[in-house]
Amino acid sequence: MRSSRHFISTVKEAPADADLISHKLMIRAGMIRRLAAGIYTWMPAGLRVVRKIEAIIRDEMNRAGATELSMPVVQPAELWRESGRWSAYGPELLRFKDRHERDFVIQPTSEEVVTEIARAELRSYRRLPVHFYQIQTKFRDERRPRFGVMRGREFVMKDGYSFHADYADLEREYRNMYDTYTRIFTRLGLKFRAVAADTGAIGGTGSHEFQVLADSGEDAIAWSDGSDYAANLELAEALAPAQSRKQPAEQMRKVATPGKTTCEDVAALLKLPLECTVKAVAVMQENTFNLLLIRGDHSLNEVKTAKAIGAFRFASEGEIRTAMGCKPGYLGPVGAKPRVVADRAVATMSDFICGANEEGFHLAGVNWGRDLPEPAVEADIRNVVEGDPSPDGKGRLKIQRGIEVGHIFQLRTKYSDALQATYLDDKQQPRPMEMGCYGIGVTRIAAAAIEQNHDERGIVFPRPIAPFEVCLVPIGFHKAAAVREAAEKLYAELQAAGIDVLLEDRDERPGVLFADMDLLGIPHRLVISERGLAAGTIEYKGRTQQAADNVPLADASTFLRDRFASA
RNA sequence: CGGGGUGUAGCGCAGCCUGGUAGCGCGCCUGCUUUGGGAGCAGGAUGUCGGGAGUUCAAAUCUCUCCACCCCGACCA
Repeated sequence: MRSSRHFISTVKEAPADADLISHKLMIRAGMIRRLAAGIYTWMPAGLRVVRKIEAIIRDEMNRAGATELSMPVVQPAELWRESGRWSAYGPELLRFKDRHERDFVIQPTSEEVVTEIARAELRSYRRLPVHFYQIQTKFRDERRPRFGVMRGREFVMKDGYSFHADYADLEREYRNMYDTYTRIFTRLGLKFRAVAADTGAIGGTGSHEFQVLADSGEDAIAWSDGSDYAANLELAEALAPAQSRKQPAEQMRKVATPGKTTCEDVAALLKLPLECTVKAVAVMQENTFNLLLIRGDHSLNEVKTAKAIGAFRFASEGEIRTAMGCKPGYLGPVGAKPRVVADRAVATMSDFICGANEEGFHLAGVNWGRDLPEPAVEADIRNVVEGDPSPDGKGRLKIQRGIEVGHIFQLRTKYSDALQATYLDDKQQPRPMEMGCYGIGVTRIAAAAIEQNHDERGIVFPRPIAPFEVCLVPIGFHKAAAVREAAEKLYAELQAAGIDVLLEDRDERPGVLFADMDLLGIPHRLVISERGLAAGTIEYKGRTQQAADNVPLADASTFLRDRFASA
């Protein structure tokens, strides 16, 4: 490709509304253009990246035995009513009517359609297993789209769905996909981690997420330094403290804490460690008020809490006043009428500090069993913190941020039951198909790769997904015939060698060309100049290298091949 | 959905408080010079000031209203 024909459209200044580095760089590099909230055009440079990601995914999916098809973006509502998702999905599902007033949706995923195909096509156990996948546009009407294509409303996803005669075969395919995803993300050149995940709204049992590691990631993942345990923070279990509760050493006393509504403030005022304080979180279940107790230095894990006590929401200030007779900031379990749910860590505390249910006062030296009844419920409802013991008993937990780019689920028979997708077994008995589903956020990967790989000059793409593998930059292409001829010759040679090369033939100053190539993240650069030609050499520089190396002109393509092997 | 904010040239912004008919930087066009890390000089083009209504002799500026977008939170994956 020649840059003069490729429509390079870089800009120096990033739009003010982009606050994620990948979003800024994608706009500056001219990869994407925003059309509406969460909706982007993929410009030529960006589309090349997306296509390369798709090609790797497609190659590995085919190798793994999956087969590609393409299902409609627009889907009739009947199927969604049949599966129950028409009412279950909520406003994130984009719905509309056609000219006949019939309801349709834009697919956010395609379980319904693929299951409809399966129930029609897969009548016999002899045809199982089957794994269909597609790489295609999805739409989810996010309440708050942000971070460019990282969390856009329209995006491209690879979604695969497998159908099996029994659970053992689903488990086999699930492991197959775990390994396939590991190969895909490795080939994409990304640093990632597979973690156990919550199954969320899609349902099902087993589930793993593939997280690209980046400090700006929206997810937190916990992993053990002493085993292969890794889980989304939402799921990671906090073990009960090893030591049992100590004997009370203090008498309960009321202390004045005017204006101190947070555990941090109270601990600072009393000059005591934050770990001695207990915070009370007020939540409602239907119309029942609950008081959740978390140690002052811990934070509430909403997913684990919902699993422990059922669905809940945070109480309003009015509800808190009605139930506790006190404003938030001074709540505590002593003398409280509502149900008290204590985190495991809180249940083993003694001589702790909590709110006095009276504005401006806290209680210190509080002890279970003496000053208040034992908690009604004791459960794991906090987020793990770094240094907690690993739930598998081996090692301690570390916490890292990640960007979810892949997710695999065992759906079991959730959709095959709802849509009556059955097959006949060898005894002619109808049985529901076991299903798995497997997603990869294609467009999100482009952003995640940038989030993980960039520097002050721009993007640093891994070679497998860079818009071009190499750029060939002639100095004086439009002035010096010798440079032009040598550049054209080398360009043809590299193309013939199957190398994805961009010839920088724009009539711009060298500084502009270098800056654009760096911004676009092209990993390898060759420079042809009159002074090099005189010595029979060209310059090579890797994107992250500081200085260039001289290479004999004749060896250019073999030299590049060697470099490719390592990057 | 709750709270906060922004909308002025392709992009980034000033002007608004205190009303007087629109400006800066980047980019773009022309010419000359320059040519190994986003060039210099000179000249030039580009605006429904988000839409509508109102107040006023006069509105980018004040008022009302609608729209779009952004940030924080909640929600969701």
